[in-house]
Amino acid sequence: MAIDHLDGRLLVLLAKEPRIGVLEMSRRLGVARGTVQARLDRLQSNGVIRGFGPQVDPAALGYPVTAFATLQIRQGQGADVRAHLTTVPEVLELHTTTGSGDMLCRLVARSNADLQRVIDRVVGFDGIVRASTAIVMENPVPLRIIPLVEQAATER
Amino acid sequence: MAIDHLDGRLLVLLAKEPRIGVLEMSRRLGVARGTVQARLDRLQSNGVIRGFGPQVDPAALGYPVTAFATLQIRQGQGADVRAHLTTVPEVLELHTTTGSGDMLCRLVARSNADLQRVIDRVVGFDGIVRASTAIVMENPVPLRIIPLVEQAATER
DNA sequence: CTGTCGGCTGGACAATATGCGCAGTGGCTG
DNA sequence: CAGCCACTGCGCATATTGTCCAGCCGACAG
Repeated sequence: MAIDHLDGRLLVLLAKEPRIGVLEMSRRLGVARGTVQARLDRLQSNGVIRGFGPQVDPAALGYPVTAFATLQIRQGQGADVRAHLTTVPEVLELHTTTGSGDMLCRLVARSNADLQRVIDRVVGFDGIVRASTAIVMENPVPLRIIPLVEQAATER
Repeated sequence: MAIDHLDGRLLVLLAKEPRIGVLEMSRRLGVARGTVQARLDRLQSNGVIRGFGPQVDPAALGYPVTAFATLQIRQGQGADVRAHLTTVPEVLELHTTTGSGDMLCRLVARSNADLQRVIDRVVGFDGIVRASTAIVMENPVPLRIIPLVEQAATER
């Protein structure tokens, strides 16, 4: 849970060149291989590093349209709505937020026209009272974590 | 850009057990190692696989609070706002969306109180007219891609 | 029908990385 | 001052990688 400077450098290095092995990392960071291995193990069991899954680009898969939908949920239907949305592959992410029964979800679609189909499928469920959708035009800051890691590593 | 069934299985396997090597994958998938290597190379140069960066959990880093902020931007100030938000480490993601000068950004903070500081820093910039923030309470569907990959692989 | 082509197989090779263990060192703490 | 912990530097057996190759097969154009 506590991240020191070496952990920070390790994470940044790992983010920039994910394919390099433990040995190469130890060389770059100027520490022993065992240290890097131990740090990595610790970061993973800490949960700081959740995994190394491939980052797949939905656009390259044929889903270039991204949108965010705010859903208003009927009281007490939360669990059902969750289960429903889980079954929709185009729902990439779902959050419940403050506010009266609100949820926020990230959607992708094959085209703007296809987005209509996705939205229909999403809101075609009893517990959802209302939905408002915002289509993403640009993504000036793609999901990133490095600046935060650097801040967390420096702040101690 | 076209994903066939083997690609799909490869991506799913890779997502589930990211640490396994090419050789092990070829064994699991029942194909030759060269095939797996070729497919992987293709997926990467296609851009379908963007990378293998570590998935870092902000909560484990000491930032357990997530929020989404909708920002209303003054006409023509978009570029400046983007540049401003890029400098804030707690801004993990930024999108421009349909609507008059709207942006949506994902924030993290050390606590609800700390969120106030982050928001102040975010909106403490000239081009931002108004901001409305929704704090995330639960995350029933964490960012996922596998269902979409499976659909893309099946659909052909 | 026939030739060409791309993708897959199964195998080989040297080079490299991994998992694992161990002794020694230095700093911190009770 | 002793104990503890993290780090170093080393070695070893094993596994994996990168990179070749020849051969097979199905798709496709002529």
